Amino acid sequence: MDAAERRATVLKAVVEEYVRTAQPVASQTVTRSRDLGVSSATVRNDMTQLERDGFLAQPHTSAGRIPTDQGYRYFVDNFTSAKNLPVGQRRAVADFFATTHRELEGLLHETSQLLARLTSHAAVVVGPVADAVRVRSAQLVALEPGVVLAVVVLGNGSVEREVLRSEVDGERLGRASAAFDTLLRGGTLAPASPGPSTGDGDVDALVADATRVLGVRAQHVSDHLYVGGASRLAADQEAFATTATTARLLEMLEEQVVVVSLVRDLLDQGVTVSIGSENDVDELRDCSIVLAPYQVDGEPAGTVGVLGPTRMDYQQALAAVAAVSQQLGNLLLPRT
Amino acid sequence: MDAAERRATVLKAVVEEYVRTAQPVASQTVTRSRDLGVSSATVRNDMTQLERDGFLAQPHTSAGRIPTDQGYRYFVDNFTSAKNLPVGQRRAVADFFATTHRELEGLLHETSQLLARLTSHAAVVVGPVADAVRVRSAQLVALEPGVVLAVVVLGNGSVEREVLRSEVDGERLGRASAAFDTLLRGGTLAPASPGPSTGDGDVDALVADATRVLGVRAQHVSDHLYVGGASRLAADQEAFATTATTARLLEMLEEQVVVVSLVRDLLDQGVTVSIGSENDVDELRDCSIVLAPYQVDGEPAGTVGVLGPTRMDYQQALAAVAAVSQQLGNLLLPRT
DNA sequence: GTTAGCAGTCGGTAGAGTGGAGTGCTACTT
DNA sequence: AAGTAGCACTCCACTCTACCGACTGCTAAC
Repeated sequence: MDAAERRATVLKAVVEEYVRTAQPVASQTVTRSRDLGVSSATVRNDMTQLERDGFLAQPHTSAGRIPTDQGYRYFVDNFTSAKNLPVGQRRAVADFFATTHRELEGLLHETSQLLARLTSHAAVVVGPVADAVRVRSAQLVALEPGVVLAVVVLGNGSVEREVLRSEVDGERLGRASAAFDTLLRGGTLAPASPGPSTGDGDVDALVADATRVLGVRAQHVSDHLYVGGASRLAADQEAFATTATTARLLEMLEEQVVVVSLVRDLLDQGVTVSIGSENDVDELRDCSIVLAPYQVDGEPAGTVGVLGPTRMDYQQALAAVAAVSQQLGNLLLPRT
Repeated sequence: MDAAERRATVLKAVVEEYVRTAQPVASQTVTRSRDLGVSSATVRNDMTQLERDGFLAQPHTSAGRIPTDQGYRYFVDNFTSAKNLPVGQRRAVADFFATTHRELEGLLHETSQLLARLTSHAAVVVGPVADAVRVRSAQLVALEPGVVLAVVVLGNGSVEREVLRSEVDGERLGRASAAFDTLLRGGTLAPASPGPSTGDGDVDALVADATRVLGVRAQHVSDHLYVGGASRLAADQEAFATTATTARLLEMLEEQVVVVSLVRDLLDQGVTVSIGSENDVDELRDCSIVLAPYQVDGEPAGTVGVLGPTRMDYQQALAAVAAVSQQLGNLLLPRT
């Protein structure tokens, strides 16, 4: 083992040890727990070098070292493999997806909680992009006089519906329903052009109304953020500077919009780890995010992720999001 | 003003002052801020009496007084009137309900956030009891071959729907739909008895299937807890002993079941204030809850509430939940 | 019943002292 | 040149002490 290689091993040891104990890691701690075949003095020399290179930092002169964000980055890039989850957890994931029978919203919510349980951190799930999902069927149904229900079934099995008012009924409603179906089927919820006129003003108005309302709704649903295990943020709090930090994080999760757009940006990048200051968002300066998109029908549809302190077990988080995203994608496959 | 009356005034002053400053209240503070016409020594005497009676407590010998739970109770029972919100907030509430156009789930969620903003505490909203709401229309609609959508419109305007598999279609589906409608219309989502046989096994099976699935779903939706402003719990944290307390609270809110059943129990009691140790739930020992049920069609349907530290502005919280619950009830009125 | 005055209590803070963990450097070894 | 032993040095964390100030509780006077 040459010097550079050993330094990398020391870095690895420091990260692992610090993640485990949350204490600055001393040179002796490394020599005791790992068998490097060198003395603590040598490790100290390596550490000063690693500090010069920006991978480690010292809280104060006479303390051990803790990893910098850059140190975590090196660790994640070089020492985390796509290992599997421990069997116990793998079983838990499989069981969850085998037994759950909720509608889409409920499923996503529970998935976020599953991920939070697995990792002991907060977890987020972003719903499938509804307007990128094919419309499989669109109908207008009379519920009672003057009230019409617009129903759209999407490729991922979810159903969007909206109640409308219209005096159109009977045979004319049938024609409206057909026009509505023609307009949307096979496309997205937000068609580019209005449908051709049917020659019946009321019918055209109804179809336009239904399309408009559902187009708006589509965004609401797909942009929804499901947060599981938010309480873990409070538990992780020791890692954060103040309680105000925790509060701001919770607030941001509740706001949804910041996180959703952040997660969306990384949708097509595969499994992503964003560490501390790598995050553009200020609130996330002390956090790391591990994201994995899930695919429906071969297309990236949404994302699952873990949000925790930078001092996080990345190996385990990566394995968990990978497993969950894959199974979630499978479950959302268009039911044929 | 006789002695007893003055003691009550002192208690009132201590509560108000402590709510404002979060500091133990000294006898001098009371004489300075209120015009009682007596000296601080007299107030001190009153305070020792109030302490003997269990309304006040001393963190330590040479500190001011803070209210006990019993002190808050007396305050709430005797000094909070059903005052209105300040105009600014009243406008905010009115605006919110005038402009919001979300589906039921979204509305309830945003309502919880509104209430959190108004009070600066965490807020909860429990959805209307779906199975106590009349079914206004029930249908089975063919979406495509082999796939049937069961749709139920409820009195509060919300729509429950579920996708089912069935090979029944065409004219037979029409009969199934009629039977389904007959079974549910005017009643609840969970009918006591199965419908009469139509003489067609497949049709009967489909109707039974739809009824069963929607009956289950009804509970899910209605028992859902919408939490707004959970981040305020972290901000309120100074009031709580440890960060672990905050974590446990957040966890409980996420669990939902505890809070929902707790809130359900108080559904028909009108506006309720539950203070600290009055709560049976251990996690809520340091919290107070202010709840107001909202009525749909004259019937109590669900509840809105505020969850904060016992050191809370009860007057303001009461006004806020009252205003929000009333407006929410109005908005959920069956649309005719 | 109320008040002024005063002694007494206790939390919070600042400063000094100490132990110990851990580093950085230097001189030595291989 | 790379590694190691040894040691001086640094700095945190903890404890102890002293002291100030806020507030009460009591007593005696009104």
